[in-house]
Amino acid sequence: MDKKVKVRDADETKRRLLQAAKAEFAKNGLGGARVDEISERAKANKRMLYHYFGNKDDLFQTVLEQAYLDIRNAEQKLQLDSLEPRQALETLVRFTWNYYLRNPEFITLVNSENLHRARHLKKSEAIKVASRRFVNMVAKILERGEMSGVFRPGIDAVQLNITIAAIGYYYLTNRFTGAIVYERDLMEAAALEQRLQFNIETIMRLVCRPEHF
Amino acid sequence: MDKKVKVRDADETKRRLLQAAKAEFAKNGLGGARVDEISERAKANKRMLYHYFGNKDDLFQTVLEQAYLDIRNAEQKLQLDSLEPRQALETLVRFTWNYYLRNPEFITLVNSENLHRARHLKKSEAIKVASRRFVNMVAKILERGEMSGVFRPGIDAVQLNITIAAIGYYYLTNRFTGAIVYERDLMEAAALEQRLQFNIETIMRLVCRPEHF
Amino acid sequence: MDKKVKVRDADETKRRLLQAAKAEFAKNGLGGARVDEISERAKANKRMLYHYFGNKDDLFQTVLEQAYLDIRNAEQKLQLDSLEPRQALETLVRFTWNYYLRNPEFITLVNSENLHRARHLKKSEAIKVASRRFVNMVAKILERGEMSGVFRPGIDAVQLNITIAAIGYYYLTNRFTGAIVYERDLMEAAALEQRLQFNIETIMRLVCRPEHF
Amino acid sequence: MDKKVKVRDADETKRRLLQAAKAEFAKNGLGGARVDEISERAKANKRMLYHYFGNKDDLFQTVLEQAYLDIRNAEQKLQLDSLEPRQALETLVRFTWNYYLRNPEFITLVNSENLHRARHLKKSEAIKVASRRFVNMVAKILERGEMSGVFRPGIDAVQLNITIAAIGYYYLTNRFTGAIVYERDLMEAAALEQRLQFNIETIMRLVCRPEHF
DNA sequence: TATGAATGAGTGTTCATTCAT
DNA sequence: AATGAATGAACACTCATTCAT
Repeated sequence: MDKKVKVRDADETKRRLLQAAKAEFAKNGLGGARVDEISERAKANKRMLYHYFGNKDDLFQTVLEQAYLDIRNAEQKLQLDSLEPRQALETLVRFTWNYYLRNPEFITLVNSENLHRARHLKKSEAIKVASRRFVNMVAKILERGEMSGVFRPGIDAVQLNITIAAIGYYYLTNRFTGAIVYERDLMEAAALEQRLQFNIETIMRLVCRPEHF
Repeated sequence: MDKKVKVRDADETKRRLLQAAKAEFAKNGLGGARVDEISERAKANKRMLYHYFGNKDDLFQTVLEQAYLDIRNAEQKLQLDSLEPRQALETLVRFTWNYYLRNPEFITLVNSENLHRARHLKKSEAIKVASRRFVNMVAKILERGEMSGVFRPGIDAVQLNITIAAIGYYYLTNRFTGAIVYERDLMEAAALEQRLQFNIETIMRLVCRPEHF
Repeated sequence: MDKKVKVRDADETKRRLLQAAKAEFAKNGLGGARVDEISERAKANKRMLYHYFGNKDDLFQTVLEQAYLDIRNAEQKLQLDSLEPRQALETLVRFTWNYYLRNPEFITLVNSENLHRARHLKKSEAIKVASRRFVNMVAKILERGEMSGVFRPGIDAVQLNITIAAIGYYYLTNRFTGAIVYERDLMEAAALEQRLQFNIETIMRLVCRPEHF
Repeated sequence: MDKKVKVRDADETKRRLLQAAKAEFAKNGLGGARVDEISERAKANKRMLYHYFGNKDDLFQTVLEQAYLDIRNAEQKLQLDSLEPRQALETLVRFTWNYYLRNPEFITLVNSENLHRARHLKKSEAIKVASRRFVNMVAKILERGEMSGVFRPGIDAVQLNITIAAIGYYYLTNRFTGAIVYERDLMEAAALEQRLQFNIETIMRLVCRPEHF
């Protein structure tokens, strides 16, 4: 019994540390994040952080890896294969937008990782597997759409994926400078909805044959 | 002559410091940048940095402000008003892509500024003026294209601007994680050219009436 | 036992830091004191100083506060209430002189605090309480002496306190310039004894009715 | 003509530098004073400061020396020899108080010098001469008063001088901590007047025979 | 005489990490 | 498993002083 309790506590501590780390890394980047702040937020001893995760860098890697696996998992749950191509595409665009919107840490983590030239992600095999599955999923939609004549032929799945991500990601990651440059509150409800519609339109016009949008 | 040398020295030092700061901030972000590294790179005494720019934060603000003014200036030089709408739009897409490609510091600076919630940009009046002019420029192209019947009506200039930026910016800022996720070298010449073409296509299909692309 | 050692170590470090800080602040003032010197003298890591005391300013405040509480405590231990008024007054004059003489840091700390317009002392509630008790103590002696007819009536307790302090404090704080101006070694035993007698005489003649000194 | 103008300018610059230095040293002490601040306040080039005064330490010495000579000079102007002893003594007490009150820099300079163990004053021969004259002046008053029977015999001129200074100096130099300890505004007009009266009383009772105060 | 750019040693402070228990 | 004291290297920033003209 004692052992079980202890084990559960240990897992709890790990979980809290990861959650706190995610928040701190997202807020301040890898360099700006403070190990003290993380352990404090997690109500755990700083030593535990090192015990479970090695060091700050390894902790960041764990957080980042988990963040990528989370989104890839969520995408799989959309079951786009069971929708008709146009529907599947729009669903993906909506999902991507909403995921970024509701998980702003993901964006900051990815930005931080790119500032560090993806040196953490490189080490993760799991990410590569999940990524491949994701790209294939979109490729399959494109194939189906092309076959049925609703989509234009010859669209590159990778380019499409990048564009779907880009039009949501950029808007959100640059919302602070954007607010100044464009003199608008980019984050109010109406603006967000308008942007989603614009993004759907962008992708549909890009992918579908003219007679199908 | 004597006087000129003196004056030139001071200005030269300032210039070298700014250049070094830009490189260092771009490489490591605001938090990760090292003041020692900047002054060393500029072959200037650290004290001069504080003498001319106040402190690290103010230096970052100066660098960032200059970076924004530089791109806004370059855009104005395109003289899009003298081109026909389709041509003007494509020119803008190409320019934006190439500018990001050849000035990668700009992207990292903007990312860093957004991590800090645009607290430096907020203070700059010059940026606001230049931004307004930029948005108006694109709005005018849209207007002209709409009038002449090549562009669809009702396209929001801000949304279009954001999208043109997004599809280039995202690809380049996330080139390191992208290389892993998509298992491609995103930076080789062919890939870059392919991306540019894809972006032009994306924007043309978004903006032009079907019969005009 | 083990636990005790740990606890003792932390407290010991704090104690050593405070002691070293007191010496360094007394020797060089707040501005002139060196944090490195303090931690070195205390044989503690500099980081500990910040861990326990926040920063240099807060450390100074702690040292100063303790110094004030120490003298106020020592005064209370004199139990002047149990002595007859003349005896109590002389005891206080002697004590004040000897305390300044044996705790020269107190004087320098107070000087430093006044150079900084008492901005640290202002924050201390404990000092205010102790001060009030001290002033009341002297007021009570005056009252008793007045009632019994040995003291002149109408003497202000605050003015008296200030004078008792002044005639010792000034002599000692200005002992270096004083030695030059007066061409005497003000710190040799005979000189110190002479000054104490002079101070007792000054206060007695000020406070007592002529027939009682 | 040109030369004269230049000479006058040079003297002016020196004067302004000295004045600015006095203010800065008085405000922040020797260690806390900033050379930049001094030259800025004097609207002179920093290099001039070094040209005229050597370095910060030498500048402090000059300022301090001048401050001492100023007060010694002012004392001589009182012409106490032409007053009867009691009158002369009271005049001195009043003068000392008022001088400290109106020249608060003097006090801070002296405090600073004592923090540095009078290492600057030691070097000044002029101070020694002026000091001797000052002490003699008071000794003469004491002598005259003793001879005429109004003053008690055997009073040490040095001790008396120190006490006259002490009761004013201490009150003013410790006015910030004093305000907190005594819970009074020590600097309001009524308080200052009350203190002066108290000080006169203190000295008169100390020096005069009982039947003469 | 006057100037302002330049310097290097230092100053308080912060950080990720390890030690001792 | 968990804790909190301890560390040393690094960091942004400051200073009195000198150089070059």
